[in-house]
Parts: sequence; C-alpha cells; structure tokens
Amino acid sequence: MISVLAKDIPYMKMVVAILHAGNIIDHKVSKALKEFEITHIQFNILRILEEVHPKNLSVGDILTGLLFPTSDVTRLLDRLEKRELIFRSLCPDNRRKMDISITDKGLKVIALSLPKIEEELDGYYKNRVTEEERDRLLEILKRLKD
Amino acid sequence: MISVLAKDIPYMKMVVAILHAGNIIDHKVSKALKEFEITHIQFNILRILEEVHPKNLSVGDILTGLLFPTSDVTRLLDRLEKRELIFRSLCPDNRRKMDISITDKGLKVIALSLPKIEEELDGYYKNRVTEEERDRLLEILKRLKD
DNA sequence: ACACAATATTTGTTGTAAACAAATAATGTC
DNA sequence: GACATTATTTGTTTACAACAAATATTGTGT
Repeated sequence: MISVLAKDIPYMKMVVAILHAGNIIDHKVSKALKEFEITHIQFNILRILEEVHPKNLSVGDILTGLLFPTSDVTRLLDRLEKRELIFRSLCPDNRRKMDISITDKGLKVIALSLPKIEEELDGYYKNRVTEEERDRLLEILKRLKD
Repeated sequence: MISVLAKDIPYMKMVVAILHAGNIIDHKVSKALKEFEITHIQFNILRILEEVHPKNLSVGDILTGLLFPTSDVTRLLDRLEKRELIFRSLCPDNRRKMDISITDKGLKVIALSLPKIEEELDGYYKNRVTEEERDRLLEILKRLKD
C-alpha cells in the first residue's frame, strides 16, 4: 500500500509519509515473524489472546480487538488452530459462540517473537527520532484515528 | 497490518500509531478506488506512469518508483494491460526491456479517481491536525524512511 | 567469435488474506 | 411457537506476496 498520491499537496505529503513509514514497519515486523512462520495479522490475534490468557475470547471479541475488522477471522483462526497455536471450543453458556484461547505453543511463539520484533524495530527508529519527537508524533497520530 | 505490539513500551506505541493511521488511510484510498475497480498498488503504478507520460518506463523503473519493491510487478502489469490501462511493447534499444506506458483510459482513471481519494481523505485529516502539526509530522516521518 | 557472466523480465508454485454474499445454528422476544 | 437477532462458518473469487527457476538478451574477456 505504498501510495504515490499527489505529493505536491501538503497534506498528501503527510499521508504518503504515513503510508511509507507504515509499510516499512510492516515489512520489518513480517521479517521478524518469518522464522516463526506467522504473519503480522496472525501475530496480532495471538497477542490479543495472550492479553487475556488464561481466559478466552469469542470470535467477535477478537474482531473488536483487531482495531480494524477483517472479514475473515474464522479462517485466520483455522490456520492458527491447525498449527495448535490457539484452541477452540464451544462456549457452554452460549452455543453460538466459540471460546478461543491461546495454547502454550502459542504463548511460546509470542514470547520468542516479541523480542525479535523489537530488535528489528530498534535499529529502525533509533537515532532517527528523539524521545520528544516520538511523543509529539504519537500525540498527533492519536488524533488520526477513526 | 494492524499491530498489537507491546503498547506499554513508548516507541512501540508510536509504531502502533503509525500502523493504525496507515491502515485507516489505506482503507480510505481503497474505498475511493473501488468504483474504478483498481487496487491501491495498481493505482500507484498508474500514477508513476502518468508522471512520465507520454514517455515510458521499464519494469525495473516502475519497481524503483514504487518505494517498496513488490516481487510481482509483471503480473500487476498483466492485470492493468488486460484492462487496457497500460500499454506494453518491447524496447527497441534493448530487447530485454519492456516499454510500459499509460493509456488514455489509464489517464482517465487517474484523473477521475484522484479527486475521489482527496475527498475521502479530506474528511479524515481535516479538523484533526493543524497545518503546523501536519508539517511537523511530515518532518519527523521523513526521517523514518529506510 | 565464443564462452560465460550479468541484466531484464517472465513463469511456476504456493499460501495468505480481503471482500461479499449466503448458509447455519442457537438464542431472545413477542 | 413463529420470527427476528446474534454468532460464526462457508463458498467463491480475486489480488497479492514470497521465492525459486526459467528465458532471453546483452555485455565482457580472451
């Protein structure tokens, strides 16, 4: 999603810069996750499940947690389940729902991949953005959510 | 590529915010492009070709222009060619290369879609970021390129 | 001129994910 | 008990990414 929009318009420059930075980060994260054979979005789902571990979440909960809804959580979960990174069972209270939880194997993947991601990103932002700039950036970007 | 990285680490917050903002923008661009049935990356290729029109570019040139290399320019061009948005011919000077140019139909798509994208994004950034903040953001993000 | 390396693009293959509609099943409500 | 609502799954199609390998053309050294 690298954008080559009208770069002469000031705010378009900003938009392009955000997209560009996002792409770079995305690639770095994906690169770090490669050895674990999980994708960025799969990682995100595992992270969400890790956060509530040992409790579980429904498919809908995960969808909400993803900030950005993807139309296809079921099949993402299929892939994770096939590799035993998550565990699915029918919710006893409401049999329309599924109880989804992260497995020990999934926890291990998160534990091992997180430092790799941080390592990968460290070299990226360091010496490029000061702490003050980082906070300022964050503050502005916070407002750019919908 | 919504990220749910360790949000408690300050720079990770920044990273997540960039990814989030990028996702929103990406979705908005894609939404604007939908009626023209082209994807964001296809749009980018057309934009690159439009910039040099009526001259042409090689596959390698386009790859370079994309800021972020995708492994699959050939088949992206296939789709664009099939819909007569671009034109491909053998480069006479170097028959390993292809001369790729945008067609009138492609130019029309760009001309019609650009305002739609801007319109879509207008509502997004306006009243959220001041001009000063926009410039500051841009300045910082510029350094976050690789 | 010939062998061989380098360049430019294409193909094959496989897998992930997005988009959208439709189906299924369980629950809630009047 | 009929019917709407909710939660998840399935079907289908398409785009794109990653990576290796193939093809064809050109450049280079001897």
